[in-house]
Amino acid sequence: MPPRVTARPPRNQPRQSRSRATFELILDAAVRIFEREGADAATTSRVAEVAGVSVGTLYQYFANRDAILDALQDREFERATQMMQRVLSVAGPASEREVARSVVVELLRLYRAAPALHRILALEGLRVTPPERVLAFDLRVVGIIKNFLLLEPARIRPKQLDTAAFVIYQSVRATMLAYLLESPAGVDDAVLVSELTELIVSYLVER
Amino acid sequence: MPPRVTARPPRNQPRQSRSRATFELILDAAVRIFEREGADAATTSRVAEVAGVSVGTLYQYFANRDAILDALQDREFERATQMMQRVLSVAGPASEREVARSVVVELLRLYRAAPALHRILALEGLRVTPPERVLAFDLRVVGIIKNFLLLEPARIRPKQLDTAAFVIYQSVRATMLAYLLESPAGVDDAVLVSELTELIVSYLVER
Amino acid sequence: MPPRVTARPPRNQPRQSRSRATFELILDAAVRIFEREGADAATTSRVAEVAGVSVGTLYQYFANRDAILDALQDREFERATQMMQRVLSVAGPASEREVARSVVVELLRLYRAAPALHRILALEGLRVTPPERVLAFDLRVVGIIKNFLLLEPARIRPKQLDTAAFVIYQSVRATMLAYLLESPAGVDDAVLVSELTELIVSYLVER
Amino acid sequence: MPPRVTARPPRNQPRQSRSRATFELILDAAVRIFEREGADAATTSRVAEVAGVSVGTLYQYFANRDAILDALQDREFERATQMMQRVLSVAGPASEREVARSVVVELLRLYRAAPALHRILALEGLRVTPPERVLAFDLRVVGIIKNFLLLEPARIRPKQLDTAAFVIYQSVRATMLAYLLESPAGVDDAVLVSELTELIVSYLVER
DNA sequence: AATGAATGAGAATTCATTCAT
DNA sequence: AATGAATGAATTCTCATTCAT
Repeated sequence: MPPRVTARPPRNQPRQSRSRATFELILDAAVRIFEREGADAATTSRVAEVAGVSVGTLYQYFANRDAILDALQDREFERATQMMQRVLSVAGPASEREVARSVVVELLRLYRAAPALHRILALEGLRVTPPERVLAFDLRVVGIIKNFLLLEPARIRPKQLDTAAFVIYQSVRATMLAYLLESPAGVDDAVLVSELTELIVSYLVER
Repeated sequence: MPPRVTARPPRNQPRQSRSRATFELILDAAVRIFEREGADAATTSRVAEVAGVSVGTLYQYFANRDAILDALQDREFERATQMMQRVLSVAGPASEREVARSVVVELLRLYRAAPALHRILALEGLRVTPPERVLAFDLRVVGIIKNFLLLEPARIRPKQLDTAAFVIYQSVRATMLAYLLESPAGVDDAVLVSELTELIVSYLVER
Repeated sequence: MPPRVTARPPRNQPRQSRSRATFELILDAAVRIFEREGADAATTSRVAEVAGVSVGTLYQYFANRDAILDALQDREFERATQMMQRVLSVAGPASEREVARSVVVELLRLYRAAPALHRILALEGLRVTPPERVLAFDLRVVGIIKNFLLLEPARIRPKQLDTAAFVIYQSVRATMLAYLLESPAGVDDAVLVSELTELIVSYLVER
Repeated sequence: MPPRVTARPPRNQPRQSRSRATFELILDAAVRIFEREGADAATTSRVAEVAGVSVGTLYQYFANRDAILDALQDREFERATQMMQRVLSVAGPASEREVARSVVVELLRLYRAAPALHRILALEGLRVTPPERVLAFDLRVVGIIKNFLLLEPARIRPKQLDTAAFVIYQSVRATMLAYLLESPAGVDDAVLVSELTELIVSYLVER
């Protein structure tokens, strides 16, 4: 059995494969409910039911309800970081605009897989995830952006890269989420991607 | 007695002064709780208690719990719109950058008064407020931004002003709220204001 | 102002015409709500509203909610008694069957005017009306039936007329109520009236 | 766990013995409260309390308050049907009067166990129980009466047996309940039984 | 380890009744 | 007398969590 996940760490993820599988099963069940039945439907019993385990078992893996959200936050952090690393490392000789566009496209893919989840994480994440972990994630994002931009430092506008990364991350995330959740008239994927790309490039890169 | 506010219309705001006062008292209580105790603490009983009225009275003014959030949404819509109108009308011969900066500054003032509330509104607003009212607000914001930018149409970059307004509104709002709620290291009001101003100008105005 | 009606007597009805009118207005409002909106809708506020007076005024006439039901019980008792007296006194040289039929017809008219009310009276009447008043009504009914039957005592079957009157009153009332509320298939007014007439005659009159 | 009883179907009764016991425990508690404290006292909390379980458990067995009444209706339907079947099947070479008397006696026994409950069922039953189930019961009663009377069809008076069954069932039921709940002077069990027997026989059987 | 019945605190909401105006 | 805003006890129902099996 993996160590029980408390909202505040005991940090390590479960390692044994059987446990790990159940752990992921529960997270996936929660996500499925968020997306299909709404946040209110995600009671612990319902999550257990959809995961195909008993409530008792659920509580073997998660100290309490919030711990599920916390683990989901973590998983999304992880996915986003890996995605960025992958995209940026592959970049090669591409222009900033092309790289930025790729990140936007991949992030949209990530969010579209579970927009309701991401709304809930935005809404509840801060309450549920210890600030130091949010910070840790932020730092990784900043680091990755830095890494990318510093390749040609001459062309980067902002003095405070940390702040800029913060601004651009919040902007892209919120716009994407609002787009997925509100379906504003006259915006489609193509428009969104190009506008967000423009937002990033025009803000980050020296004109 | 003002007409009870339902989540879906009965639209008109209360008019008599005593009633109006109680109405606002309840809204203010809700905001205070959001800020100090978190969204979950804002039970109808607690709101009534903090407002210094009985639950019964609260329900005389609001059809249900969500109607409170709905009324808050409305109030903030109103405040934001008035602020923008004020700032932009006063603008006179200022540069785009100066006007943008003023809007950012004023919006920061508005949000700082109740950041938790604004995060809830940003993420829950759609659930409680009828989409047509959210849309009406969006259109007003877009209209105001348009009005401003069209003064010198040659210099505006985006083709689709509606989309641009959507993107920039979401971006500024989310960044500001994240700043207020997460207090990221190395960012202060001055930095935030200038970065957001830069974000707006570099995105909206032809380079 | 008429003396306030308590669930337990202060017995006398209001006498002044204005008061009396308001009193009846409130009773009628209650009945209208029972019939059109169901028993649950008959809150004191709604009754006052439909009656066109304020709750405060309602409480000037009725000590509490139950007092309204009590007064309605009384009014129906009165109407039923008067109806029976009228029908039986007019009887003249009619056969028992004809008289019984008339009573059934008139009672059906009375119940049909407010079936929901009569259901509620059957359900709540005993709780709300002091037993001595229920008894008093019963005695009047028995008296009337006696009066009628004693004209030709030879033909009456039962030894205990009180018991018989009780049995027949309960039977007719319940059947009529069930008919009006359940609309059982295959029964219409004509069938009901003739079957109830048959029930009365075959039970009461010596074969 | 037995399937939760909804006012509208999930029809099947609980089967496992422990569950079944709890289920019955709750029903019995409700009955006890109806009889001793009145219908209004039968709040879900009070029922749970008297049953010696928590409210939560009560709601594990009953979808809502009305479902309790619905289940009681069902149980009484069952008991009444079984009783009639038993009595009528045993009948043998008895006269109609003797059979009718037996039914009355047994019904009185049934009702005396819980007269308040039976009044509530008589008057509220339709509200909580789906009409098709009420109908199903009615049909069984009619069938049983038919069965009995058709032994010697020549002697049955009514043309419409369904209507007659409806009339006689309502009459006997109401009279019996009024007797149990109002204890009218001068009536005792013996008198009641013989009068109701007379009512049945004189109404149903050709004179 | 897994199960799921039982728990009970706590939430939203209603409505009879009062009383200051 | 009449008004109707305010009160708050009481009700239904939910759901995170526990623990005996």
